[in-house]
Amino acid sequence: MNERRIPEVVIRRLPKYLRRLQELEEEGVLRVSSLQLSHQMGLNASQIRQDLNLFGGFGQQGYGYLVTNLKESIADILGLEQGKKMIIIGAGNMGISLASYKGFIKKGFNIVKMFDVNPNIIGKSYRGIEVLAMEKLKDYCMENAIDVGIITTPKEHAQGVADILMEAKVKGIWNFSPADINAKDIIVEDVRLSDSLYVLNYKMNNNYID
Amino acid sequence: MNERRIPEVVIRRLPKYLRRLQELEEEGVLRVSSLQLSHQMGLNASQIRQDLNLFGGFGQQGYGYLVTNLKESIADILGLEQGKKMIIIGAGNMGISLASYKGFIKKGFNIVKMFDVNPNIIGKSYRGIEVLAMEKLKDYCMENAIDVGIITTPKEHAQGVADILMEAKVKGIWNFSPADINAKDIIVEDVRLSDSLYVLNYKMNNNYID
DNA sequence: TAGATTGTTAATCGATTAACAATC
DNA sequence: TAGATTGTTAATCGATTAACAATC
Repeated sequence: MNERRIPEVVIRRLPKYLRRLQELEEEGVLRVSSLQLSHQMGLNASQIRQDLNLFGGFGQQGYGYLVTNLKESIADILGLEQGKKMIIIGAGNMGISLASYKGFIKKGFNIVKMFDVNPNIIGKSYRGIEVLAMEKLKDYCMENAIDVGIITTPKEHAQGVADILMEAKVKGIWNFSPADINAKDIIVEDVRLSDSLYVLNYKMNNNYID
Repeated sequence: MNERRIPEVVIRRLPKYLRRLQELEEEGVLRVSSLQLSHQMGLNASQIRQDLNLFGGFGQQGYGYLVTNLKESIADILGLEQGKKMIIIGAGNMGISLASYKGFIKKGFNIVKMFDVNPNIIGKSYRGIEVLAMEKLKDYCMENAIDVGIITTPKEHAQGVADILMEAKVKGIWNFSPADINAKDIIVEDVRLSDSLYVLNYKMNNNYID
């Protein structure tokens, strides 16, 4: 689909650029050079220019980049503010915690329903988001063109939920369970909290300073 | 401290190896070869052997690796089950969600207190973990030799909290806030949920299948 | 114009993969 | 022993960094 595939490492740097540019904009800074950004972000200036030029020429020679302009370009590349519909499967603490986060809405990510197997919470609402029974998951996704399923169930149920989401033609899975999900024709993004903690622990034990 | 520094990418693969080995052990599998692991994990067999050999020779030529043995070696390398003391700063939904997760305790990570600025919740307990006033943070950390501070406060307070944690000689920060933390003499591991969602969104929009 | 900084090509560095001798 | 698979060196690949001509 793209002339040349963008390396994954570059994609993962885009949100970081976006964040820095947002902050610069809030500070009222109008323009910024790759060298300035490199100092602020701890990256190499060449790398920043290389990264940005994979998506097009956003800068001006001898001048730098316009902060707001570049910020909006990156938000565009990431496809923010397009209005994505998301559901949460597993209305436990993590699910409710994600449902409460206001930052997602601001960027066009709307959590529209939650699903759970526990009859005690089915029908309840958290932060204005209703919990439906798991049996309704597939039909609901198909009827409402859900874009993303957020899996916050226990490990044992993750694959089963993912299978339903795939059948219902959901486009992406944001997986908070420790399970490795077997998927086809769907993008899976894993959030492995334990892995992150283990890496922190390793670095602490081994005095691993960058 | 190490003869040769272990690349960060390798460290981040260790939890993945651990997880696969744990599953194999649960299935009653006694031995496994790098080739089998490579198929199961979607990695290259050479890479697996290279990774493991950075830490020592865990295998046997012509035979492979003993599952339990290798699993325990990797858990050792990661420093699990050593009994680390952690606190949560910010007793909001995310904080409580992390406090509820049983998986950490099993690996020796104990959450011993929470801290917050909200007078309505100071003194309360969630999952048996008491919430103390923010003013007590520094003294508590020093008196109780806290290893890890988990920051789940809003962005604006993250740096202030990190500064206190550093003064109190905490060894690691697990940062759930979107703020970039300025740190010295302390290991910071960031969990950037928004970044992860943005990457998922990009991949969905661009049909980015690995 | 002179100075600055991009866009882009070339060089370097590091990580991944291949190959194979060592050895169980 | 013969077969299998590791440990490890060498080759390849890709990402990062340096360099500089283009140009604002």
